[in-house]
Amino acid sequence: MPELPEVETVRRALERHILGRRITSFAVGRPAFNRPIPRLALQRLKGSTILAVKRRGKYILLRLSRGRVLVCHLGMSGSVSFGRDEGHVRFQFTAGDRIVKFHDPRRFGRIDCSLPRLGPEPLSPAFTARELRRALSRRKAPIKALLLDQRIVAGLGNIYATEALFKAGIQPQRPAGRVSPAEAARLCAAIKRVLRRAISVGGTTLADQAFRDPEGRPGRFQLRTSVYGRKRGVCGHALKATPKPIAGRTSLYCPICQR
DNA sequence: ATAGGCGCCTGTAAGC
DNA sequence: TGCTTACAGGCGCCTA
Repeated sequence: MPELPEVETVRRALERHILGRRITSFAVGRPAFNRPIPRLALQRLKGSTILAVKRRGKYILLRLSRGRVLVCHLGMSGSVSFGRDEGHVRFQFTAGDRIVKFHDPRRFGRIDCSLPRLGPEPLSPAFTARELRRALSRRKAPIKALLLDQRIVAGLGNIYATEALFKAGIQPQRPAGRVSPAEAARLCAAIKRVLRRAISVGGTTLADQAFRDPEGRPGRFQLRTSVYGRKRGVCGHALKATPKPIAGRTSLYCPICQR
């Protein structure tokens, strides 16, 4: 499930390899399960030059010449490769001597020309403890549900929300409105720290999703999680799962370190 | 406005 | 060993 660090890893590789190149061909593969392929819009990208490779939350944005934009979400299982064959191809294009393939085996990915409404970028200065606290105030949903809500903060999924809550010492099921200002400050800092560390090691590659960067390398953050994917936390305590999943996700936490 | 639940997919792993 | 079943989750949509 590519989350912000994995998407950022992909973005950086794309930036290194295709920035400034011209898209000379564009081909569409299998469709998403629930929406038609915007064939015409995609065909119009042909001939455009890639002016910038950006990221917003879990979305990759290609800014192209002639005012065109390509927005792409990797979904649960999407990946990008430079011409390697990795099964189902959603679309591919040629940029200079690079063939860029967007793989999407489970078809949860999205291709579009615009972004949905998203909360602040967690690594930007705009994402502060104060802002976070404001977004959580008076909300009754579990804190983790709000961290997973892309309108509150953009880019967290189950792995990094779980990790950040552990670092901040907050139980995932705590009603968001009952997070104190001090805790919000810890949480904000923990989110930034966890994301930066994960980016620095190329994201997380789990057995069942096999995330690879466009050059085929796995991430290494799975070796450094405190909670996610473990039976015992780094703290040494046995981890517990919340009785009910939160926002549809299994939620592990340390009952001793998180309150 | 908010919160919770469901469905969409399919690769992997656990279970019989 | 080979089959079946459960599970994983991001997001959009639905309902109360």
